[in-house]
Amino acid sequence: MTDPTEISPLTWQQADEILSVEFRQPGDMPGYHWHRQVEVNIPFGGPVRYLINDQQIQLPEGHIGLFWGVIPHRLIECENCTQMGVINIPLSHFLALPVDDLLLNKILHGSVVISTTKDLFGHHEVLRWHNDSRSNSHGLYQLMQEEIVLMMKRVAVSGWQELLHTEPGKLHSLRMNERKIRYIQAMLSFISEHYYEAIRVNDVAEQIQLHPNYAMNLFKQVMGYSIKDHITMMKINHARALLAETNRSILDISLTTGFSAMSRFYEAFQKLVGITPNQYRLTTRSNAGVLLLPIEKETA
DNA sequence: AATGTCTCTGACGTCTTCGG
DNA sequence: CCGAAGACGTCAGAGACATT
Repeated sequence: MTDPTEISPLTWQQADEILSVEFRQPGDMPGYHWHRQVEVNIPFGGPVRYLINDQQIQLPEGHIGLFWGVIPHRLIECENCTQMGVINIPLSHFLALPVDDLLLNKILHGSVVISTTKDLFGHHEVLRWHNDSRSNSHGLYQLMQEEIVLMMKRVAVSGWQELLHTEPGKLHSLRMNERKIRYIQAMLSFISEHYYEAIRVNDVAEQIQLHPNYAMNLFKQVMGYSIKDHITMMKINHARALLAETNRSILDISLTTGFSAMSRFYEAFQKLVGITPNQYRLTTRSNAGVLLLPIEKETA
């Protein structure tokens, strides 16, 4: 079997363009991982605690928590939590959600958001979605999709708050047609599959047959940062996962994640994370010693 | 003590990106 | 489309630590 640290964690997840609903037990939570969907979590029986963006986040029982999965995250504590609903929403679905731009922008800029109201959706509903997502019925799958959209609308309308605050930068209007959403999704997919190669903005634009200037503007308009910034962010996120989960040398990690020069890696890492790679490794290890529970690593 | 390895920084010329 | 700004690649080397 391929060592999961040898490849991008983004490739671990199959069919990640499909909206999926999982129902996990406390002992069945993956280690430090990341993916390109927006993750929605609902703990039942007790709160759960996460490390997201190197900060501890507690999601209270029955509340709906959501964040963009490209940020490395892991569950560190599952106090009395009997089960947790995990809904993975592909970015193309997420961008098309009929909710206010502020909520979408917060998620796209790395915030962790929770519903202020408890028990908006119960265990039985998540279980039904889980069963629907596994059935072969197109009709049931459609219904599940529509109900999850309604869930997101309810979160947006009934109230939400940020658990992990990030600088939102300029807020961008995300109201756009389906074709633009497909372009953004295609660019994100291409980048997530090739970020560790020497790809340029032109390659991304060429892949979806758009003029580079148009692709760059569209991306910035929607995401709020440039294509180049996103490529770098993907590399650094991969590096963070490898630094936290493996003992591979920093030189090795910098090359694996697509940096051609150590100096560039250190520069980008410090700019995005604020500390050096080794400091980051030591910090995550010291956190792990105090906080981390022995959780099985995701092998799928 | 000498040597090797790893981490990290800086200088400098070239290239790419992005805003106007 | 163009020019300025920023990012990049390459190279050199310092400092800490481990090994011989």
